[in-house]
Amino acid sequence: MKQEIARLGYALLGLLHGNPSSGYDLRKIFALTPMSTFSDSPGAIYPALRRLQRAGLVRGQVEGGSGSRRRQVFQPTSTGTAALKQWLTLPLEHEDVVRRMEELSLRFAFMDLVVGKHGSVRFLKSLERELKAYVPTLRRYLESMKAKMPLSSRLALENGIRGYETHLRWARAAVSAYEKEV
Amino acid sequence: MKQEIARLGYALLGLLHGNPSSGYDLRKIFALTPMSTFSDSPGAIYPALRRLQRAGLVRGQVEGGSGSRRRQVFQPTSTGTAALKQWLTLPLEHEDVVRRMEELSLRFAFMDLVVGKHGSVRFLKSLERELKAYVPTLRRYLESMKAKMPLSSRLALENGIRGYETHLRWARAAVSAYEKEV
DNA sequence: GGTGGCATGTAACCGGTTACATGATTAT
DNA sequence: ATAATCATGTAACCGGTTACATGCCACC
Repeated sequence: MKQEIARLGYALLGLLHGNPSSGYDLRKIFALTPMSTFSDSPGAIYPALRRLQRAGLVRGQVEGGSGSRRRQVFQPTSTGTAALKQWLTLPLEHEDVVRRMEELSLRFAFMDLVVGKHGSVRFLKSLERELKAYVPTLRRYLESMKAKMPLSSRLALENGIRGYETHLRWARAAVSAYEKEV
Repeated sequence: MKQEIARLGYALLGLLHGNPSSGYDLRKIFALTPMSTFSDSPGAIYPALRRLQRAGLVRGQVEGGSGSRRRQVFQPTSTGTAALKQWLTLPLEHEDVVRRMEELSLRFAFMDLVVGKHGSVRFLKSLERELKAYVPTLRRYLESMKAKMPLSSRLALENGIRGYETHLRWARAAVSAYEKEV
Protein backbone atom coordinates (compact mmCIF):
# COMPACT_ATOMS: atom_id res chain seq x y z
CA MET A 1 0.00 0.00 0.00
CA LYS A 2 2.71 2.46 0.97
CA GLN A 3 4.24 2.37 -2.56
CA GLU A 4 6.80 5.03 -3.35
CA ILE A 5 5.70 7.84 -5.62
CA ALA A 6 7.88 8.66 -8.60
CA ARG A 7 8.80 12.17 -9.61
CA LEU A 8 6.20 12.29 -12.31
CA GLY A 9 3.61 11.25 -9.73
CA TYR A 10 4.44 14.24 -7.58
CA ALA A 11 4.43 16.52 -10.60
CA LEU A 12 0.92 15.33 -11.39
CA LEU A 13 -0.25 15.69 -7.80
CA GLY A 14 1.15 19.20 -7.72
CA LEU A 15 -0.51 20.20 -10.98
CA LEU A 16 -3.82 18.68 -9.95
CA HIS A 17 -3.79 20.46 -6.62
CA GLY A 18 -6.42 23.16 -6.97
CA ASN A 19 -6.56 22.45 -10.70
CA PRO A 20 -8.51 19.32 -11.54
CA SER A 21 -7.42 18.17 -14.98
CA SER A 22 -7.65 15.32 -17.41
CA GLY A 23 -4.71 13.32 -18.61
CA TYR A 24 -4.94 15.22 -21.83
CA ASP A 25 -4.82 18.58 -20.05
CA LEU A 26 -1.71 17.44 -18.22
CA ARG A 27 -0.13 16.30 -21.44
CA LYS A 28 -0.70 19.72 -22.92
CA ILE A 29 0.96 21.34 -19.92
CA PHE A 30 4.02 19.18 -20.45
CA ALA A 31 3.96 19.82 -24.17
CA LEU A 32 3.40 23.57 -24.20
CA THR A 33 4.83 25.13 -21.06
CA PRO A 34 8.31 25.20 -19.48
CA MET A 35 7.24 22.07 -17.60
CA SER A 36 8.44 20.36 -20.77
CA THR A 37 11.27 18.73 -18.89
CA PHE A 38 8.63 16.06 -18.41
CA SER A 39 7.51 13.89 -21.26
CA ASP A 40 4.04 14.48 -22.60
CA SER A 41 3.81 10.91 -23.82
CA PRO A 42 0.55 9.11 -23.04
CA GLY A 43 2.59 6.04 -22.16
CA ALA A 44 4.00 7.96 -19.22
CA ILE A 45 1.03 9.99 -18.04
CA TYR A 46 -1.93 7.65 -18.16
CA PRO A 47 -0.22 4.81 -16.31
CA ALA A 48 1.03 7.31 -13.73
CA LEU A 49 -2.50 8.59 -13.17
CA ARG A 50 -3.75 5.02 -12.79
CA ARG A 51 -1.08 4.30 -10.21
CA LEU A 52 -2.03 7.38 -8.23
CA GLN A 53 -5.66 6.38 -8.47
CA ARG A 54 -5.02 2.81 -7.32
CA ALA A 55 -3.00 4.17 -4.40
CA GLY A 56 -5.97 6.35 -3.48
CA LEU A 57 -4.08 9.57 -4.07
CA VAL A 58 -6.27 10.96 -6.81
CA ARG A 59 -9.91 10.57 -7.66
CA GLY A 60 -11.17 10.68 -11.21
CA GLN A 61 -14.58 11.43 -12.55
CA VAL A 62 -15.75 10.92 -16.08
CA GLU A 63 -17.27 13.98 -17.68
CA GLY A 64 -20.25 13.97 -20.00
CA GLY A 65 -22.06 10.81 -20.95
CA SER A 66 -21.56 8.26 -23.66
CA GLY A 67 -18.53 6.73 -25.31
CA SER A 68 -15.81 4.48 -24.02
CA ARG A 69 -13.07 7.08 -24.20
CA ARG A 70 -14.63 9.99 -22.44
CA ARG A 71 -12.66 12.77 -20.82
CA GLN A 72 -11.86 12.03 -17.19
CA VAL A 73 -10.92 14.74 -14.74
CA PHE A 74 -8.67 13.98 -11.77
CA GLN A 75 -8.13 15.70 -8.49
CA PRO A 76 -6.08 14.78 -5.43
CA THR A 77 -7.82 13.09 -2.55
CA SER A 78 -7.02 14.20 0.97
CA THR A 79 -4.40 11.43 1.21
CA GLY A 80 -3.03 12.66 -2.09
CA THR A 81 -2.70 16.18 -0.79
CA ALA A 82 -1.12 14.82 2.38
CA ALA A 83 1.44 12.86 0.35
CA LEU A 84 2.21 15.96 -1.67
CA LYS A 85 2.63 18.04 1.45
CA GLN A 86 4.88 15.41 2.98
CA TRP A 87 7.09 15.45 -0.11
CA LEU A 88 7.24 19.24 -0.16
CA THR A 89 8.32 19.40 3.47
CA LEU A 90 10.92 16.66 3.29
CA PRO A 91 14.11 17.96 4.90
CA LEU A 92 16.52 19.14 2.25
CA GLU A 93 19.66 17.04 2.18
CA HIS A 94 23.07 17.36 0.61
CA GLU A 95 22.29 14.59 -1.87
CA ASP A 96 19.25 16.53 -3.09
CA VAL A 97 21.50 19.39 -4.12
CA VAL A 98 24.12 17.16 -5.70
CA ARG A 99 21.88 14.82 -7.64
CA ARG A 100 18.33 16.11 -7.60
CA MET A 101 18.44 19.86 -8.11
CA GLU A 102 15.67 19.71 -10.69
CA GLU A 103 13.42 17.91 -8.30
CA LEU A 104 14.02 20.67 -5.75
CA SER A 105 12.93 23.24 -8.31
CA LEU A 106 9.79 21.26 -8.96
CA ARG A 107 9.05 21.01 -5.26
CA PHE A 108 9.50 24.71 -4.81
CA ALA A 109 7.14 25.54 -7.65
CA PHE A 110 4.28 23.93 -5.72
CA MET A 111 5.15 25.23 -2.27
CA ASP A 112 3.11 28.38 -1.97
CA LEU A 113 -0.20 26.73 -2.68
CA VAL A 114 0.37 23.73 -0.48
CA VAL A 115 2.58 24.69 2.44
CA GLY A 116 2.37 28.47 2.27
CA LYS A 117 4.88 31.26 2.50
CA HIS A 118 6.47 29.94 5.69
CA GLY A 119 7.20 26.59 4.12
CA SER A 120 8.63 28.26 1.03
CA VAL A 121 10.97 30.47 3.01
CA ARG A 122 12.11 27.59 5.20
CA PHE A 123 12.90 25.64 2.06
CA LEU A 124 14.84 28.52 0.52
CA LYS A 125 16.90 29.01 3.64
CA SER A 126 17.95 25.39 3.82
CA LEU A 127 18.73 25.43 0.12
CA GLU A 128 20.86 28.50 0.69
CA ARG A 129 22.67 26.74 3.52
CA GLU A 130 23.42 23.64 1.45
CA LEU A 131 24.62 25.63 -1.55
CA LYS A 132 26.78 27.88 0.58
CA ALA A 133 28.57 24.79 1.78
CA TYR A 134 28.66 22.94 -1.52
CA VAL A 135 29.95 25.60 -3.91
CA PRO A 136 33.31 26.06 -2.14
CA THR A 137 33.98 22.32 -2.15
CA LEU A 138 33.41 22.31 -5.90
CA ARG A 139 35.67 25.34 -6.33
CA ARG A 140 38.37 23.63 -4.28
CA TYR A 141 38.07 20.49 -6.35
CA LEU A 142 38.43 22.49 -9.55
CA GLU A 143 41.46 24.36 -8.22
CA SER A 144 43.23 21.20 -7.16
CA MET A 145 42.49 19.32 -10.36
CA LYS A 146 42.49 21.86 -13.13
CA ALA A 147 46.16 21.37 -13.97
CA LYS A 148 45.42 17.79 -14.96
CA MET A 149 42.14 18.38 -16.74
CA PRO A 150 41.63 19.07 -20.43
CA LEU A 151 40.18 22.48 -21.11
CA SER A 152 36.70 21.25 -21.97
CA SER A 153 36.43 19.22 -18.76
CA ARG A 154 37.58 22.20 -16.75
CA LEU A 155 35.05 24.41 -18.48
CA ALA A 156 32.28 21.85 -18.03
CA LEU A 157 32.94 21.80 -14.31
CA GLU A 158 33.10 25.58 -14.26
CA ASN A 159 29.69 25.56 -15.92
CA GLY A 160 28.31 23.29 -13.23
CA ILE A 161 29.71 25.46 -10.47
CA ARG A 162 28.31 28.62 -12.01
CA GLY A 163 24.97 26.88 -12.12
CA TYR A 164 25.09 26.28 -8.39
CA GLU A 165 26.26 29.84 -7.77
CA THR A 166 23.30 31.06 -9.76
CA HIS A 167 20.97 28.92 -7.68
CA LEU A 168 22.50 30.41 -4.54
CA ARG A 169 22.06 33.99 -5.67
CA TRP A 170 18.54 33.15 -6.74
CA ALA A 171 17.68 31.61 -3.38
CA ARG A 172 18.79 34.78 -1.62
CA ALA A 173 16.82 36.97 -4.00
CA ALA A 174 13.80 34.74 -3.52
CA VAL A 175 13.94 35.12 0.25
CA SER A 176 13.94 38.89 -0.22
CA ALA A 177 11.00 38.59 -2.56
CA TYR A 178 9.04 36.87 0.21
CA GLU A 179 10.11 39.41 2.78
CA LYS A 180 9.06 42.27 0.58
CA GLU A 181 5.72 40.63 -0.12
CA VAL A 182 2.86 41.59 2.27
CA MET B 1 23.72 -5.27 -32.85
CA LYS B 2 23.14 -1.55 -33.30
CA GLN B 3 21.67 -1.25 -29.76
CA GLU B 4 21.25 2.25 -28.39
CA ILE B 5 23.74 3.37 -25.76
CA ALA B 6 22.37 4.87 -22.56
CA ARG B 7 23.75 7.98 -20.96
CA LEU B 8 25.72 6.00 -18.43
CA GLY B 9 27.25 4.03 -21.28
CA TYR B 10 28.58 7.20 -22.86
CA ALA B 11 29.83 8.44 -19.52
CA LEU B 12 31.80 5.23 -19.14
CA LEU B 13 33.13 5.37 -22.68
CA GLY B 14 34.22 8.95 -22.09
CA LEU B 15 35.94 8.15 -18.84
CA LEU B 16 37.66 5.10 -20.29
CA HIS B 17 38.91 7.04 -23.28
CA GLY B 18 42.62 7.41 -22.65
CA ASN B 19 42.09 6.19 -19.11
CA PRO B 20 41.65 2.43 -18.89
CA SER B 21 39.89 1.67 -15.63
CA SER B 22 38.18 -1.06 -13.72
CA GLY B 23 34.55 -0.98 -12.67
CA TYR B 24 35.73 -0.18 -9.21
CA ASP B 25 37.83 2.75 -10.42
CA LEU B 26 34.79 4.11 -12.21
CA ARG B 27 32.65 3.67 -9.13
CA LYS B 28 35.16 5.71 -7.16
CA ILE B 29 35.02 8.47 -9.75
CA PHE B 30 31.25 8.64 -9.40
CA ALA B 31 31.49 8.46 -5.63
CA LEU B 32 34.25 10.98 -5.02
CA THR B 33 34.25 13.60 -7.78
CA PRO B 34 31.67 16.05 -9.12
CA MET B 35 30.66 13.28 -11.53
CA SER B 36 28.49 12.20 -8.63
CA THR B 37 25.36 13.03 -10.57
CA PHE B 38 25.80 9.41 -11.65
CA SER B 39 25.18 6.60 -9.26
CA ASP B 40 28.19 4.68 -8.05
CA SER B 41 26.10 1.59 -7.44
CA PRO B 42 27.58 -1.68 -8.70
CA GLY B 43 24.12 -2.62 -9.94
CA ALA B 44 24.38 0.21 -12.44
CA ILE B 45 28.03 0.12 -13.45
CA TYR B 46 28.89 -3.55 -13.89
CA PRO B 47 25.89 -4.36 -16.07
CA ALA B 48 26.60 -1.24 -18.12
CA LEU B 49 30.19 -2.35 -18.69
CA ARG B 50 28.99 -5.80 -19.71
CA ARG B 51 26.60 -4.28 -22.20
CA LEU B 52 29.36 -2.19 -23.72
CA GLN B 53 31.56 -5.23 -23.86
CA ARG B 54 28.92 -7.39 -25.52
CA ALA B 55 28.36 -4.64 -28.07
CA GLY B 56 32.09 -4.66 -28.78
CA LEU B 57 32.56 -1.08 -27.58
CA VAL B 58 34.99 -1.81 -24.77
CA ARG B 59 37.55 -4.51 -24.23
CA GLY B 60 38.39 -5.79 -20.74
CA GLN B 61 41.48 -7.55 -19.54
CA VAL B 62 41.87 -9.25 -16.21
CA GLU B 63 44.86 -8.08 -14.23
CA GLY B 64 47.08 -10.27 -12.07
CA GLY B 65 46.56 -13.97 -11.73
CA SER B 66 44.44 -16.13 -9.51
CA GLY B 67 41.07 -15.67 -7.86
CA SER B 68 37.60 -15.53 -9.30
CA ARG B 69 37.02 -11.88 -8.62
CA ARG B 70 40.12 -10.28 -10.01
CA ARG B 71 40.36 -6.68 -11.08
CA GLN B 72 39.46 -6.16 -14.71
CA VAL B 73 40.54 -3.10 -16.64
CA PHE B 74 38.45 -1.81 -19.54
CA GLN B 75 39.27 0.40 -22.47
CA PRO B 76 37.29 1.45 -25.50
CA THR B 77 37.77 -0.46 -28.73
CA SER B 78 38.02 1.46 -31.96
CA THR B 79 34.27 0.98 -32.51
CA GLY B 80 33.76 2.26 -28.96
CA THR B 81 35.75 5.37 -29.67
CA ALA B 82 33.85 5.82 -32.91
CA ALA B 83 30.53 5.57 -31.09
CA LEU B 84 31.72 8.11 -28.54
CA LYS B 85 32.85 10.47 -31.24
CA GLN B 86 29.57 10.09 -33.05
CA TRP B 87 27.67 11.00 -29.88
CA LEU B 88 29.90 13.98 -29.21
CA THR B 89 29.38 15.37 -32.69
CA LEU B 90 25.62 14.86 -32.81
CA PRO B 91 24.02 18.09 -33.99
CA LEU B 92 22.70 20.05 -31.05
CA GLU B 93 18.94 20.37 -31.12
CA HIS B 94 16.39 22.47 -29.33
CA GLU B 95 15.15 19.44 -27.39
CA ASP B 96 18.65 18.86 -26.03
CA VAL B 97 18.61 22.28 -24.44
CA VAL B 98 15.09 21.93 -23.09
CA ARG B 99 15.30 18.43 -21.70
CA ARG B 100 18.87 17.23 -21.72
CA MET B 101 21.08 20.09 -20.61
CA GLU B 102 23.00 17.84 -18.24
CA GLU B 103 23.78 15.46 -21.04
CA LEU B 104 25.16 18.36 -23.05
CA SER B 105 27.45 19.24 -20.18
CA LEU B 106 28.67 15.67 -20.04
CA ARG B 107 29.29 15.64 -23.76
CA PHE B 108 31.27 18.83 -23.61
CA ALA B 109 33.45 17.53 -20.80
CA PHE B 110 34.81 14.84 -23.12
CA MET B 111 35.12 16.94 -26.26
CA ASP B 112 38.70 18.15 -26.17
CA LEU B 113 40.20 14.71 -25.94
CA VAL B 114 38.02 13.12 -28.56
CA VAL B 115 37.08 15.71 -31.14
CA GLY B 116 39.57 18.46 -30.36
CA LYS B 117 39.35 22.19 -29.99
CA HIS B 118 37.48 22.67 -33.24
CA GLY B 119 34.72 20.31 -32.21
CA SER B 120 34.47 21.97 -28.82
CA VAL B 121 34.13 25.44 -30.26
CA ARG B 122 31.58 24.31 -32.82
CA PHE B 123 29.56 22.77 -30.01
CA LEU B 124 29.75 25.93 -27.91
CA LYS B 125 28.61 28.10 -30.79
CA SER B 126 25.56 25.99 -31.50
CA LEU B 127 24.77 25.90 -27.80
CA GLU B 128 25.02 29.67 -27.75
CA ARG B 129 22.69 29.91 -30.71
CA GLU B 130 20.07 27.65 -29.13
CA LEU B 131 20.18 29.43 -25.79
CA LYS B 132 20.02 32.85 -27.40
CA ALA B 133 16.75 31.79 -28.97
CA TYR B 134 15.36 29.89 -26.02
CA VAL B 135 15.86 32.33 -23.16
CA PRO B 136 13.62 35.04 -24.64
CA THR B 137 10.78 32.59 -25.20
CA LEU B 138 11.00 31.61 -21.55
CA ARG B 139 11.08 35.27 -20.50
CA ARG B 140 8.04 35.97 -22.64
CA TYR B 141 6.20 33.03 -21.13
CA LEU B 142 6.97 34.26 -17.63
CA GLU B 143 5.84 37.79 -18.47
CA SER B 144 2.57 36.63 -19.93
CA MET B 145 1.80 34.21 -17.12
CA LYS B 146 3.20 35.71 -13.98
CA ALA B 147 -0.01 37.46 -13.03
CA LYS B 148 -1.73 34.10 -12.68
CA MET B 149 1.11 32.24 -11.01
CA PRO B 150 1.72 31.85 -7.31
CA LEU B 151 4.95 33.47 -6.15
CA SER B 152 6.83 30.23 -5.70
CA SER B 153 5.97 29.01 -9.20
CA ARG B 154 7.04 32.34 -10.62
CA LEU B 155 10.29 32.19 -8.72
CA ALA B 156 10.90 28.58 -9.73
CA LEU B 157 10.57 29.55 -13.37
CA GLU B 158 12.78 32.57 -12.79
CA ASN B 159 15.34 30.17 -11.36
CA GLY B 160 15.18 28.00 -14.44
CA ILE B 161 15.58 30.99 -16.73
CA ARG B 162 18.56 32.29 -14.77
CA GLY B 163 20.08 28.86 -15.14
CA TYR B 164 19.83 29.10 -18.91
CA GLU B 165 21.15 32.65 -18.87
CA THR B 166 24.12 31.44 -16.88
CA HIS B 167 24.73 28.69 -19.42
CA LEU B 168 24.63 31.28 -22.18
CA ARG B 169 27.13 33.59 -20.49
CA TRP B 170 29.32 30.60 -19.79
CA ALA B 171 29.22 29.42 -23.39
CA ARG B 172 30.41 32.84 -24.55
CA ALA B 173 33.18 32.89 -21.97
CA ALA B 174 34.17 29.39 -22.97
CA VAL B 175 34.53 30.38 -26.61
CA SER B 176 36.84 33.21 -25.53
CA ALA B 177 38.82 30.75 -23.46
CA TYR B 178 39.43 28.69 -26.57
CA GLU B 179 40.32 31.72 -28.64
CA LYS B 180 42.80 32.92 -26.05
CA GLU B 181 44.37 29.46 -25.87
CA VAL B 182 47.24 28.99 -28.36
C1' DG C 1 41.16 -13.59 13.76
C1' DG C 2 38.59 -9.70 12.69
C1' DT C 3 37.84 -5.29 10.41
C1' DG C 4 37.86 -2.69 6.43
C1' DG C 5 38.87 -1.76 1.75
C1' DC C 6 39.31 -3.78 -2.93
C1' DA C 7 36.61 -5.90 -6.47
C1' DT C 8 32.76 -7.96 -8.88
C1' DG C 9 28.51 -9.73 -9.45
C1' DT C 10 23.09 -10.94 -9.57
C1' DA C 11 17.98 -10.51 -9.27
C1' DA C 12 13.51 -8.36 -8.31
C1' DC C 13 11.21 -4.45 -9.17
C1' DC C 14 9.66 -0.38 -11.33
C1' DG C 15 8.85 3.48 -14.29
C1' DG C 16 9.79 5.84 -18.62
C1' DT C 17 10.28 5.33 -23.80
C1' DT C 18 8.53 4.00 -28.01
C1' DA C 19 5.22 2.51 -30.90
C1' DC C 20 0.89 1.12 -31.82
C1' DA C 21 -4.13 1.39 -31.42
C1' DT C 22 -8.97 3.07 -30.78
C1' DG C 23 -12.82 6.12 -31.06
C1' DA C 24 -15.32 10.56 -30.56
C1' DT C 25 -15.97 15.29 -32.01
C1' DT C 26 -15.05 19.47 -34.72
C1' DA C 27 -13.70 22.02 -38.72
C1' DT C 28 -13.07 22.44 -43.80
C1' DA D 1 -16.10 12.94 -46.41
C1' DT D 2 -11.92 13.57 -44.42
C1' DA D 3 -8.50 15.63 -41.84
C1' DA D 4 -7.30 17.37 -37.47
C1' DT D 5 -7.81 17.46 -32.73
C1' DC D 6 -9.58 15.64 -28.48
C1' DA D 7 -8.98 11.79 -25.49
C1' DT D 8 -7.41 7.47 -23.62
C1' DG D 9 -5.24 3.36 -23.57
C1' DT D 10 -1.76 -0.95 -23.96
C1' DA D 11 2.55 -3.72 -24.45
C1' DA D 12 7.44 -4.69 -25.30
C1' DC D 13 11.60 -3.23 -23.98
C1' DC D 14 15.22 -1.40 -21.31
C1' DG D 15 18.05 0.57 -17.79
C1' DG D 16 18.50 2.29 -13.08
C1' DT D 17 17.52 1.37 -8.04
C1' DT D 18 17.87 -1.43 -4.21
C1' DA D 19 19.38 -5.09 -1.79
C1' DC D 20 21.88 -8.98 -1.34
C1' DA D 21 26.04 -11.82 -1.99
C1' DT D 22 30.85 -13.48 -2.73
C1' DG D 23 35.77 -13.56 -2.10
C1' DC D 24 40.51 -11.71 -1.87
C1' DC D 25 44.03 -9.22 0.63
C1' DA D 26 46.28 -6.03 4.00
C1' DC D 27 46.84 -4.59 8.45
C1' DC D 28 46.75 -4.63 13.38
